[in-house]
Amino acid sequence: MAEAPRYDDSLTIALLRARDAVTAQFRDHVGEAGLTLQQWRVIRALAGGTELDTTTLANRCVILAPSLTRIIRHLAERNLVVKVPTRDRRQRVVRLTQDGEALFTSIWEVSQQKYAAIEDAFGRAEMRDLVVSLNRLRACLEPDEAPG
Amino acid sequence: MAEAPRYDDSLTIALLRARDAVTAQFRDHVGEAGLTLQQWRVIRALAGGTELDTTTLANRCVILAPSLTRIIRHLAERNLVVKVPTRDRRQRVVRLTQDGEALFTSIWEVSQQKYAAIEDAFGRAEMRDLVVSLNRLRACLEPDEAPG
DNA sequence: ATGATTTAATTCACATGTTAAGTAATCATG
DNA sequence: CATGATTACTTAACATGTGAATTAAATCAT
Repeated sequence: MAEAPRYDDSLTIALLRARDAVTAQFRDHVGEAGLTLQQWRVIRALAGGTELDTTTLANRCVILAPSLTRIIRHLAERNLVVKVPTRDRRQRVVRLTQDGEALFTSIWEVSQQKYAAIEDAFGRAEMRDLVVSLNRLRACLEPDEAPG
Repeated sequence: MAEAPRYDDSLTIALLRARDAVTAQFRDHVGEAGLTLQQWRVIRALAGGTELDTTTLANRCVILAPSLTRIIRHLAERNLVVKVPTRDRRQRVVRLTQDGEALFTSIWEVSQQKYAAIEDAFGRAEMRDLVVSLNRLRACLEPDEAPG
C-alpha cells in the first residue's frame, strides 16, 4: 500500500516506470527480430511505402536527430531502408526496402497482439483516457508545438 | 485537431512525449548545476543523510544497475557521494557528502517550484489521477513487483 | 568445513540520449 | 548574382540504456 510520494517528482518517476513497463512488453519480440525498439519505431513509421524526411521521422518516433542519423545508418547498412532523391538536397528522405517491409510484416501482427493484451489488462477506456491525459499534459507544457 | 492515432502503440508514443515534456521542465535548471537528470535523481534519493545500496537506488531512480555504477563513479569523482562500509561486502552502500547535500539544497527549491508550476498548469487533481493511472498501468503489466 | 549455488555489483560492447559545433544547401535581400 | 542568414542534417564528445558475461562475496547442501 501507500505508494508513497517519496519524491517531489513522483510524476517523473511514474512516467519512467510506466514507460519501462510498456516497452518491456515489446522489447523481447522486437529484439528477436534483431531490432531495438527505436529502430522498430522508425520502421513502423515508414511501413506501407511511406517516405519521410529526418525531421518528420524524428518527431513521429520521438527520437532526437543525432540518434536518428545513427539509426538510419544502421538500418541502411542492413538494407532495410534507402535514401530517396529529393529536390531540396539538404533533406534526407528515406523509405523501406522490400526487406524492410518484409521485416515489418514479420513483427507487426504479434506486436498488435501485445498491444491488445495491454488494453485487455488495463482496460480499453482507461487506456484511451490515459493517452488523452498524457497528451494534454504535454500540451500544457509545450504550448507551441506543431503536431508532427 | 484530431491527434490522430497514427501508430498502434500510441500509448508508447504518448508516454515518451509526456516524459520528454516533463523532464524538459527540469533539465536546464539541473544542468546549470552541472548534473544530468539521472544524477539529480540519485542525489535527491540520497538527500537528508539517506544511505542506500545500489539495488535499492536503481529501483527508486529507475536507472539500470550498469548505468548506476557509472553515475556513482562520476558523483564520487566530484566528491558528491561516498561509499559507506557494510557487513555484506558485496553491497555498495553510498551516501551524500557535505558537498552533495549542499548541491542538493542549492537545486531543490527551484525544482519544487517547477514541479508546482506543472501542477498549476495541468491541474492538481488531474495530476494525482494521472500518477495513479500510471502506477496502475505498471501494476497491470508487472504483477510481481516489490515496491522499491 | 568444502564445494556448488546464489546474490550484488561491475565490466564489456554496442545502441541511444543530449548538447554543442560543424557542413552544406537554400533563402532573403540588396 | 553575391552574400549573410536560415534551414536540415551530420559529427563529435560524453552520458546513459541495455543485455550478456564476469567477479567477488555470501549462502546452502551436504
